[in-house]
Amino acid sequence: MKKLVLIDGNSIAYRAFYALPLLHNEKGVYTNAVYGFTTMLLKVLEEEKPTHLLVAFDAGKTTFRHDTYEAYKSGRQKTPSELSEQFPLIRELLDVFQIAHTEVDHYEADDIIGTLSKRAEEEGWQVHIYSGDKDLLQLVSEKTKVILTKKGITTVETYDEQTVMDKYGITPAQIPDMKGLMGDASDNIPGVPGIGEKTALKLLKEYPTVEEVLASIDQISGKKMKERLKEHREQALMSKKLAIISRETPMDVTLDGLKREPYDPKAVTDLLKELDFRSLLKQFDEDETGEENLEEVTFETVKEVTEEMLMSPSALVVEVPDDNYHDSDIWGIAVVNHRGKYYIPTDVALHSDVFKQWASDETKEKYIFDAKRAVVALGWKGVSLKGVTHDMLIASYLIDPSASSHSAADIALRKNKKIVQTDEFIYGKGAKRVRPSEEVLGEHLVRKGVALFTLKDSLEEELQKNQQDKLFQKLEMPLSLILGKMEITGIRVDPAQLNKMGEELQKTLSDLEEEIYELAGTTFNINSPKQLGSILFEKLNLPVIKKTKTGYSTSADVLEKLSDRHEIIPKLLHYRQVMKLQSTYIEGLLKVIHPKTKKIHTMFNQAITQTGRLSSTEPNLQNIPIRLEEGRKIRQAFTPSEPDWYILAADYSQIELRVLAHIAEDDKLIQAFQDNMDIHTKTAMDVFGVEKEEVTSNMRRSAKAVNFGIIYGISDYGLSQSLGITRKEAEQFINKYLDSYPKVKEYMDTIKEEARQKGYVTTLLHRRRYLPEITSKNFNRRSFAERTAMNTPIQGTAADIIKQAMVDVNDALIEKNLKSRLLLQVHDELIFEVPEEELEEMITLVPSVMEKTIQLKVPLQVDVAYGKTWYDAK
DNA sequence: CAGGGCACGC
DNA sequence: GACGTACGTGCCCTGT
Repeated sequence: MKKLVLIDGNSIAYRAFYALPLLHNEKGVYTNAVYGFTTMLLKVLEEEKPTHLLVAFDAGKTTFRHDTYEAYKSGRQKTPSELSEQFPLIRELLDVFQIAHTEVDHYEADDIIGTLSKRAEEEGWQVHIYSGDKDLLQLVSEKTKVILTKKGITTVETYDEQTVMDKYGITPAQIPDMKGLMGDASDNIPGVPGIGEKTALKLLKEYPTVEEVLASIDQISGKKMKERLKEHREQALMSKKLAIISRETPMDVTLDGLKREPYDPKAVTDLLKELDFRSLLKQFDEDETGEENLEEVTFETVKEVTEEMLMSPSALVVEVPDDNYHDSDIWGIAVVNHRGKYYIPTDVALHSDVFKQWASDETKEKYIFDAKRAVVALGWKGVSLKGVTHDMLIASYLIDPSASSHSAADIALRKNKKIVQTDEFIYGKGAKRVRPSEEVLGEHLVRKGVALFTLKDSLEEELQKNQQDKLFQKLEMPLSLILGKMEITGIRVDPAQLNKMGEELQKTLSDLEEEIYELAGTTFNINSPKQLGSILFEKLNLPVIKKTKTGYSTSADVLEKLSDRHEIIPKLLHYRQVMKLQSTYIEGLLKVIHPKTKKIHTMFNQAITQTGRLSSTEPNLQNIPIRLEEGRKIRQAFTPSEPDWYILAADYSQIELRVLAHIAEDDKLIQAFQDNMDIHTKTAMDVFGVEKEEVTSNMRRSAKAVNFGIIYGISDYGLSQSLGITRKEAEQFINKYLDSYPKVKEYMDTIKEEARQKGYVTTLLHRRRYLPEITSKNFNRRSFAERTAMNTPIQGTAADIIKQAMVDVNDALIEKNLKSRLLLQVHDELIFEVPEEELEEMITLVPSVMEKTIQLKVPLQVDVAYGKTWYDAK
């Protein structure tokens, strides 16, 4: 059977435009509507497999409906230029896909669709119509279904006759009658004032058409209603007429002309490339062309490594397939250089003195993707890797931290080189991930090597262009080796201590559980927000403060507002907190103690955050509890790995606000830090205009919240939440702050302007973050981008500073031949383990290095503490 | 197995 | 009026 799919082009493009962020390609052409349209189109092609297909567009401004009603669609916001400029691209896209599209003067897309669906039905075809406009529902019939976009563009709802009946209680043919009565604000169709959807549907159930409703006015109950209908009878009839979709639109199109035709995949990929639709390109490539269009590569599988193979420079691929690279398998190794392309099976490499000698030779230059992964994996096997001069992962991250992927395959694709497939394509994903045959593996690794070797110069050029070469070479590259060393060193955790705490927490947990069931009058899963919500808000009838997408919110801030309303609430809050300690910190940490070393080896991700901070995984050692005493005790389990050593913690005091003082060049702030004042008290003095002695604890608390907001990108709403005040009050508060520190205000304005001009903001060491949404028409998106513009230079510069400090401290430890080891970095603090005899020296050395690492207009201040456990280093 | 809700850190 | 405090990761639950 023939199947015709009709797409309402304007409606879908419009939906896509508002559903997606304002994307643009490299040339700055906006593409979000095209992107959304394309994803939908590909989905339709794949899922519907239509034999015939057409995309209908609206034509021009006036339609035959304007002859009936001049004000039709008036008052509508003009289509934004960001959207209208995308329509030619959509047409171009349809052309390369060989998909028919049309528009007809004086008619709307609806009318084209109505006409063609009627003709197709008459031929006995099946018809599917895609739109975001409910008007189209009038076309639903036995043969025709209408698919409406629900939220965004990806979720849709299919309507047949039954669904329309279920939803509205009327037949599709009655939709125009409904519109006749209720009108349609978006098209400026008046309908009958005072009649909305509910009333319209009620009337139509009794009298099936507008005409019959009007003929029966006398029998309709309600004096007001009668009057309204009488008064607006002509308007109702006209409104209905406007809502009826034409089924006889004059046009040249024939059904046969809508037949799907094969298209040229090359033309499609070229256009997708031009639009920068990488994810679609990838999907399309895999679907349509497989791997055959990769450039050829020939390589040698090495049985014995020789010195000639290992030139300098070489690209080196060390394939560590597990997410967690500690003590992990290595599937294979590839070396690519000017002399040749080599796949070296792991055993061959690791048993070869020639290879190991070369790997550890600092003077032999290597280009690697994710050097830390290779260094750590090899390190566990006793193989040293030195001389890495280019890490492509880090380079890509510095060039654009927001890139959706920094994998070799994607970087290559971005540079328009089809050299290598993604790991996912070769290995599969999730549970289906397997080691491929030796031939496939060898070729894949060699391809990665080729990508590295050919793309390295281009990436370094970009870094240079962005003035990021120093950041790359002198900071991030050395840092990755330091991080690798920290990860291998690991931190000792005492399982006995954790187990003991775990038992106590378990007792607390079962007591709380019992009390909660008692108070709830029933047992239920406390960990399920859904079940908890129904207990609190339905069974116990507590007031609903906030809702989530899926139901009632039971988050801590909601529960805190309810804490006086029911005894169960404080128990729940405590339960949640203890549960967190037990599952994430006790059980979680016990699980990741390495069986051989008895230590915990985290992995620092150096290429993920948008601000330049590090992150830590498996486990995350950057979020070990500290605020509440019950959780803070977890830190007692973190101990030095050698007897008689100490844990030493050194943290920057108020580094972000110092950075702000520096960047904004605010004299008052700079002076405050030079005088070593309590900065929150100082802020309170300036904002409230009082003397130091007059600052109340409440004033200081408010000032602290404002400072916090400044650091994290302030919004009046956010501040109002954290202080429990109204948005208006919060806004006044912020304004008072900015009045007190005019240079800070100036900075905030300048940096936003800079972001608008350049499209990105930078940190002290030229780290970069792109903010395309800074010019968005959407208030929320734009505001978010503005806050990010203000915040990223502050947080990012703080990240620059501590990273530089790590490099400097590492140098100092080596230079002074100290045994002390750097273990962790937690954003503004460094954690060491230190032998007793080095304590005294470290207590002076570490702060002094950290404070001198980068000179700002304000002094940096570092506080040190030490103890027998991490808990005691306070 | 992905996405949502929640909670921990700075 | 806009419903969003920044940046992360991990655990549990739920629905496909």
